[in-house]
Amino acid sequence: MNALTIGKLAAATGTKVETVRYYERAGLIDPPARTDGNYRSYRPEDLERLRFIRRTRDLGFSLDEVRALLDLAAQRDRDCGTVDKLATHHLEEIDRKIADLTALRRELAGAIASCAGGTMAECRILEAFAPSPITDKREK
Amino acid sequence: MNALTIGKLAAATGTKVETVRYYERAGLIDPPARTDGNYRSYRPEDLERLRFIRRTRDLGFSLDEVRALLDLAAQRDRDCGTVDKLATHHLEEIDRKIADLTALRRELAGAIASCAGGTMAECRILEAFAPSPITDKREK
DNA sequence: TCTTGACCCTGTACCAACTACAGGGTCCAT
DNA sequence: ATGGACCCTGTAGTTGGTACAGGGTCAAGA
Repeated sequence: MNALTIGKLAAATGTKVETVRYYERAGLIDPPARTDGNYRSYRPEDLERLRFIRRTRDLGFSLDEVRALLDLAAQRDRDCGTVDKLATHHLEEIDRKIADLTALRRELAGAIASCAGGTMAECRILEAFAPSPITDKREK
Repeated sequence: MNALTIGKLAAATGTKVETVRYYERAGLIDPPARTDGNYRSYRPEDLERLRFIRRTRDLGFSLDEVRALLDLAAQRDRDCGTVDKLATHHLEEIDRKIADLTALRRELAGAIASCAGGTMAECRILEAFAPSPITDKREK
């Protein structure tokens, strides 16, 4: 009675319809019941599950990690240490990414700062990208 | 002569052989001359060009941007303002990525910090991932 | 009742930027 | 002459979706 079409489900979670079907194919959500006209028919629980998926995806977890998190969450009596471990590992990855980007930012900013205009031939930015001038593509 | 096989070229730039061939297909490097045995034969200039590609890729430029940079660098007499613009734009994107990751990091760290152990059923991390149906204002 | 338009269905192809084979051919040292 | 390291082409897989094409369904308005 409060069944949802795929369009409603998608809209309620800020997901595209194609993405919901993709998640079904990817095994993150179960194939739902169908109506007489072969439309997918979702229950409120499916909405919760999709919300969880979206949230964890937004936090940068991979689909594999989301799958693992969903599996873990289903085992209500087990210790939640595994979840903590997964989340902590992911946090470390984020930290690594931030560190990488920060280093890269510094390099690029340095190259840009060294540019004093002029022609390509004397461009400091290009120089920072290449130890010596780049060769043209070979002409036939 | 000082001609290079694809393997030497790849090794000299920290690239995989397949990636070099991919760059050729993608039009970043010209199809090189071939030996009698149909092996690709690279010149020192090709090494320079590949080095430039790797360096800019490492700095996070897309292949399209790298292509643009290479095209610009070839026009030695033109003003290098376009390069500056491209690089500055890329720097802004990096800043955006760092900001996004930092926000995300804070959220995730908060969720992890709230975990006090126990079972999945009472896991604060999972709770943080599953927003209640009532407070379902969607965040990005 | 008929029609229109919004929605839904499956299946396939496409994106970046590679990476990984499979099934061959070449080169060179022993 | 043989073995192993290298090279060749061509195709398919990766991640996380997105975009059609070519149809079917459904509810409302004329």
